[in-house]
Amino acid sequence: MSARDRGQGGAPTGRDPGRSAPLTSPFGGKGARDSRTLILDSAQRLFAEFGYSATSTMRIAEAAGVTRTLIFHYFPTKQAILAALLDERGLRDALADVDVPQTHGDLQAALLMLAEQIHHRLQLSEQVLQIVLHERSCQPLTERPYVEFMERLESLVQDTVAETLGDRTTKATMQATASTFAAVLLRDALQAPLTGISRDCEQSAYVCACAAGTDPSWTREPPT
Amino acid sequence: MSARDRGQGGAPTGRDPGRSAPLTSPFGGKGARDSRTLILDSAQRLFAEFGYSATSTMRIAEAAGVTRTLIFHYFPTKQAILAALLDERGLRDALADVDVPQTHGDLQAALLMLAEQIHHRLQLSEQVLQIVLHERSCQPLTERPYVEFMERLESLVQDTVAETLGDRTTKATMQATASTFAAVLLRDALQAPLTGISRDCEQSAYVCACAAGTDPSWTREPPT
DNA sequence: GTCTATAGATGGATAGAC
DNA sequence: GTCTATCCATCTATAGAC
Repeated sequence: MSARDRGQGGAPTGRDPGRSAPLTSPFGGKGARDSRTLILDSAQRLFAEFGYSATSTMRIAEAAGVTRTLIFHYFPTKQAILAALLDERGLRDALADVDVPQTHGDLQAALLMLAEQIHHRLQLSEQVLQIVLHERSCQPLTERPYVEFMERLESLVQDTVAETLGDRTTKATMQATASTFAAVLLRDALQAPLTGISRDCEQSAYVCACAAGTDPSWTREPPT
Repeated sequence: MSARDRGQGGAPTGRDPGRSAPLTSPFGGKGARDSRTLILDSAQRLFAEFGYSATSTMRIAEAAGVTRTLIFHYFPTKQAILAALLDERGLRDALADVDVPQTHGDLQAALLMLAEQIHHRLQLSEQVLQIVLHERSCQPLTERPYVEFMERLESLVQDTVAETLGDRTTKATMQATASTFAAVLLRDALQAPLTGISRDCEQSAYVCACAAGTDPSWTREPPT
């Protein structure tokens, strides 16, 4: 009910996947391949907004401007639509080309640069991200994408911390710092839409930098 | 359509509206323990596991050992079941009686004590918590409980930081610390089941304590 | 490739007997 | 308070014409 249908059309047709079916092929050839894309576009948007179970194939067809039977021509079942969505527009590639920032010791800056990259990437996969986070543990298909996403997120933060701090602090401190910042990134991802660096992210980057820069002898050791 | 006008007896069925009878079965079978409670129990469990939309009233009835029509005797609609669940077993009371820890300056210990309390409370409302976190932004009914839960979580952390650190650090540092630890608590809550203090929680408590104990002049100021 | 028509099942919800 | 029987809407999926 909340208006979250912004952006991310992704369709080469450039049409709002709402209504008014473009029955004509944009490139003069057979307009076959476009219907499948339109169906996936609509399913992606509706699944993200209302959830998988609450979205019927009828609504997908209406939003895509095609008939229901055409959906079952391209996808054997409704689950296959979700599977295709996760397979073709999944999160696996979204965070694939993130660079580990090089700041020569400035952890706060490094974490912010990392967060900026991640936010930018996730904006392009915002709807799929919402689907995965929502349907995890209910739809078995989304379970592995969710786990892989979380592992990738943690891995990126750990690499960033290790690259930035090197051997200037203990391994336990690096692990604690990375775990903490990953939690903040997850919270940001949960609260769509992702519009750049959040205030929470900035503050936590500062907190992590302070903790990592602290001499471990200053207080007790971090839990291992 | 035939066996419809069989009998005509207009049974008044004037019963005492007071529910004085406990209706407990002497053999403990399905018997008549409060059916309404059984329905709510089943709905709570199924909603948490499969989601609201994917759970039909038929499955709720089967799990509760009653007929589907009995559900509609107690609840006018399926949504009303969810509403009753949120109203009678909601998260509002779950975190109501959490004490702000008193550690006289030990932030790491204070955050851990707070986390322990929160985990313990949320264990008792684990299924409702899953429902709220899962259905938020899809089911309008869960939107407010979700927001209130998040605000309560943040508020508790802020109070704990303020109580522990007092005026020994800047307001900006306290805010940054609280925001960071709240994110870790949220991640823990997302990953049910909640079995006591997580390793992430311990590590982040250390990180927050280090950052809060750091002299602000040591590095740049935290974002405000 | 796309449509019309429909099957087959299940969904939520109601009426009324006991 | 609980059940039997039923209605109507909607859902997934299939068959077959063009």
